[in-house]
Amino acid sequence: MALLSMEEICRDIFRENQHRIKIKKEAVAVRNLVNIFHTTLKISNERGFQTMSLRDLSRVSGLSMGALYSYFSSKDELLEMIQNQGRRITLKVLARCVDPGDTPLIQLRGAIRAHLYLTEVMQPWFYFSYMEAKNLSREQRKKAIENELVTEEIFMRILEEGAQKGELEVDNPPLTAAVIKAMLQDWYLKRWKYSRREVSVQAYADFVIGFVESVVRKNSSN
Amino acid sequence: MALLSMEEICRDIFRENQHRIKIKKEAVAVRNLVNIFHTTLKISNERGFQTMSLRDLSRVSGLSMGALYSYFSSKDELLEMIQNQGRRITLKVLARCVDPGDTPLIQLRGAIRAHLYLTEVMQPWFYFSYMEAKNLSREQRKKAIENELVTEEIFMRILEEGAQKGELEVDNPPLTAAVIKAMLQDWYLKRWKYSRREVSVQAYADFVIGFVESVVRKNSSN
DNA sequence: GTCTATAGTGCGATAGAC
DNA sequence: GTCTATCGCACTATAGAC
Repeated sequence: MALLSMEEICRDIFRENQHRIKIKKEAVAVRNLVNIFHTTLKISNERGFQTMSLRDLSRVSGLSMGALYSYFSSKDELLEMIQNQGRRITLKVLARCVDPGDTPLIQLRGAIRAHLYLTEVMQPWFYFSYMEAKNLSREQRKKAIENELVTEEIFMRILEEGAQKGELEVDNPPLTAAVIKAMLQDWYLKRWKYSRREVSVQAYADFVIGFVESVVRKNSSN
Repeated sequence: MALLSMEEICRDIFRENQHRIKIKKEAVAVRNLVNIFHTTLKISNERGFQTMSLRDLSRVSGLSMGALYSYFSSKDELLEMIQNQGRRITLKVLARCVDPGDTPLIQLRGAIRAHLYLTEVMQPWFYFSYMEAKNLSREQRKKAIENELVTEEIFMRILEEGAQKGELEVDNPPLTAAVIKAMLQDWYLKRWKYSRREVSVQAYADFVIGFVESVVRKNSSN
């Protein structure tokens, strides 16, 4: 999880976008990118990306308009950079956390926990990606939709494998995967609700796992 | 469900907002309100409410800027009118569809179906309310949050009553209600996904009911 | 590499003719 | 009741000083 610090992510973003970022010193660029993304997520998640003017971003981040424009060439490009990075991290982390050698039940638990912990650590990023998806270009929006479906397929494949092996009882893997995804997304979309009720990510993970398992498990043994 | 036609809703809106709507002839006002709300939901659900300019709304609806401003006094007021109405309808329909005389299991099924059918018929409205909530004023946003919680409480009370009567087995009513709500919201938030997969609202309702019941029912009898 | 100043655009909102 | 014309403003984006 240390992998997921804002700074490491911003270093990735810097290296992948070096061609369009005017600043050449990595240390400077990364420091400012951390600031820019952090501030953008903060303002946008309160009032929306479109509502946030670059003057707002400039004022809150302490960077001038001119400085901001050395990191992106338009407000839309800033949106794209954030979205791209969020997508990549999801797929990378989720794929890594599912071990095909494990039993389907263990894989299912691992995937649920990985999804929740990832979105817990990166909550502002995921909330932003979800809420601002419709502001993307057609091409970018297509990628966002694909991403949603790929994540869901990870769950669907685990369920199907479990059903084939006779270890799980799933009568509708696609819909089961869909509602699991819905429960997982609720964690980062309604954070205010869960933190108000003092539900920890561990408690939520345990609950969702228990809930799902009482549907898909054939018996009560471990 | 015929109650929920766009026209009837707009007539309600007209009557409730007669003090601020300049147009006095009901027939004219209702016709234009239907147009305005329909067009606003259409554009906003594709590109966001902030992104939609009133010039866009004017062009697509065929009404001039001047005409639009006889129905609301600011863009924010338009947003509020839509949100208010969506909220009221939810509470009205949901409260009406739960009969306290029924057994908890029947109430649970009824509430799930009512929620899904309501959001099916009014999908653009619900999607809009969800996605644009953060553009609201502090006071309006508070109402939106309350609404979310009230809907959830309807489910929580059914579950608690079921547990008390020994008819259902629910070890965590608040979290169970929360994930039920998450599954129900997925239906209107990810419509594109379900319609692409040709899942009907009946099929989804049956699935969610089956899913939830296999967690909360004590045995397999009806 | 960062700043200030400003060009140019498109917005929300309104006044007044019809 | 609806329109066109227009005001004033805030925005994105850039040019050029430092």
